[in-house]
Parts: sequence; C-alpha cells; structure tokens
Amino acid sequence: MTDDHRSGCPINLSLEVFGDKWSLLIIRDMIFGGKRHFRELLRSQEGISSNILADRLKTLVEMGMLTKRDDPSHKQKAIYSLTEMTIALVPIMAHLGAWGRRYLPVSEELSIRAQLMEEGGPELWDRFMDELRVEHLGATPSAPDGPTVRQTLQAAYEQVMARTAKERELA
Amino acid sequence: MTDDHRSGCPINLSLEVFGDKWSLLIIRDMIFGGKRHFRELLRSQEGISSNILADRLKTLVEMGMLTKRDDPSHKQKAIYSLTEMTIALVPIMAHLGAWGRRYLPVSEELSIRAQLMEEGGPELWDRFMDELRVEHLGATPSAPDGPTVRQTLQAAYEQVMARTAKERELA
DNA sequence: ACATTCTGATCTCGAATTGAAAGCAGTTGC
DNA sequence: GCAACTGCTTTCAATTCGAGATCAGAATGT
Repeated sequence: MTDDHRSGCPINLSLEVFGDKWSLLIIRDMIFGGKRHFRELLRSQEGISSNILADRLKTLVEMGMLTKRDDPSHKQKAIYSLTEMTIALVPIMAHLGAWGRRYLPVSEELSIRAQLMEEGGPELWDRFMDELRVEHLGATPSAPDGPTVRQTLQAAYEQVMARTAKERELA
Repeated sequence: MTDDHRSGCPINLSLEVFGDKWSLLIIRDMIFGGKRHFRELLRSQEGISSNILADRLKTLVEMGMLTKRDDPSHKQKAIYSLTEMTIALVPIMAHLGAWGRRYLPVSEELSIRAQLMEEGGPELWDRFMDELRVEHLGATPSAPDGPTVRQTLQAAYEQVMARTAKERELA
C-alpha cells in the first residue's frame, strides 16, 4: 500500500480506492449477488476477465475493502468477505442505482433491485447492512426472521425476468 | 456517443459515465469550487494535465453531464455548465465525502467541506442544488437571501486554512 | 503600437494499464 | 482414473494515461 496520494480530499481519496470501471462492480456482486468466490465473481453481467478480477481483488484486499481467507470445505477455494468499510457503501450504491435509473438507459430487469432499494430508503439500507455484517463479519443477528433483504431483491429480479421472458416468447 | 454498454445495470452505467479517476473531480470543482472555465479547472488540487482535462470535458459534454457555451466577455473563453443530471450528484458527493472522511486518511483542510455537508444533511443538499440550478440552469431564485451554501463552505475552508497556517508557523 | 499575458486547447511520445485467451498446478467428486 | 473445478498467472497486442511543450488567436497593459 503506497501512501502517495494526489490530495487529501475525501472525494479524491475515495476515487483512488474505487474510482475505476470494475472495483464497484465486484463489490456490487458481493453485496447484491452474495458472491464470495473467485469463480462466482468471474461470471459477472459485464464479463470481467480473470486477470483484471485477480488484480482488483488483490488491490481491494490491500486497501482493507475486502478480506480473504481459506474455505474449509475446499483447499483451493478462497472466501472473500466485505469489511465494515465496504458495507458502508450500501447507501452510496443505492444512490448510484437511483441516479443511473433516472438518467441512464437501464434495463428493466437489472434495475428492479435499484428501484426497490430506492423505495425502501435508509431503513431498508440499514437492515441490509446489518444482514451483511452477520454474513461477512460474524455479527450476531438482531433483526427479525423472514426473508432477507437480498432474498427479497432477488425474488423481485427473478419475477421480472420470468415476465419479460414470457413477453419475448409471445412476441 | 456510442450505445454499446457492458450491461444495463444502473450501477454499471453510472460507472461508464464517471467511473474514472478524473471526471468526478472536475464535477467536484465545478460544484464546490464554482469553476466554469478551462483554465480554472486546470488548477485542481490534484494537478490534472491539460490533455486529460480537455478529453474529459469533451466526453462529459457528449454524455449530457455538462454543457458548453461561449463567454460573451471573451471570444476565446468557454463556459461550462452543470446539467440537472450532474446537479443530482450532490447527494452522492456528500455521501462519498462522508465515507472518505470516515475511512481514509483525509486532510483536515480539505475535509471540512465534507464535514459540513454531512452535518447539513439532505436539507442543505437541496438548498445547494437549488442554488446550482439558479447558477447553471438559469432557474429563478426561490431561496431566502444570505450567504449561499458554497460561500458558507468556502468560508469554513478558509478559516481552517488560516488556523492551520498559523499552527505551522508556530511549530 | 507593441509586448505580455491569457484563452482553450492540441501534439508528441514514453509509460502504464487493459483485457481476451490460453495455460497451470493442484483438488474434488464420481 | 478421469473429468470438472479451483484461483489464479502468463502472454501479448491494443488502448489509455499523462507530463511537457507548443500553438494561434484574443485581450490587456503601457
């Protein structure tokens, strides 16, 4: 980790951490897709290539955005976990999704999650962050039972996928 | 403007627009620094070089993030303006600043603005966005008189600068 | 009138980054 | 035994980045 920064501005430093075309997508897939393994992350919507993924994961670990440990069930598997720093990006992800949905040519299927996050507001974000802390940091569950935020988002996504698939079939 | 996107995901599309090390800094300087001209933007904290600045400005204009027009007072001057799309990034800027301030080695002088934005919350952001609409989009002023948000942030910055300069002198 | 400064870029060229595709040394499951 | 899976690493061409020099026209100062 080098310490030569362009400036001490918070926005600049944030960009030095994830101001590129891939880092936030990896984090997105971990947060919203529940992905923890290299091979899972390799199957991103955008088709990241393995060398880039390996490089970004290494950098993100060095910067404290992720941690990496061995998977007990498989000697060659590595498990990547979010840190508090990365979980704290959930509201920013929500804002980014809302902004993109408003101003950019998003697809319906891939923006339903952003819509639900926007509608859910800070309450939903907090609940999601708590769930991520349980999942990635071993925090003790405090929230009530029922479907998790990720499950809810995923279900909505699959429902839209099923509907649009049927519409395409009929067309 | 090409239309071949990696995916229709809102977060991905957002990153395709400003997912690099410079675009958001240019927008930051326009929003918080009130900069409108090439030469002003060239004097950034981070020392952007002129070819990069020219390239990013061109791209941002093409994407509808900025508009460019002639300055009536000088035939060679160009004035860059924010669009609604870019003004809508203010809350994201605030979140980014807050996140950076919490997790990264920011400098006191350059993070005082982020602190005030964080403390001000959505109310302050809305007021700021209204002021930007007046300044850049020609909206009719609706807010009460008194110092603008940018002036308030700038004054706080200069106060910290004066204090730390004195401290350095004494040390 | 004349020099200086200011304007928004553009040009050059070496260095760094990007990324597709193939390969690899193991591990696991059947 | 063997095919599939594991997290990468290597190769190499193409692209992008970026510092510095430069530019032509316009305003400004004297």
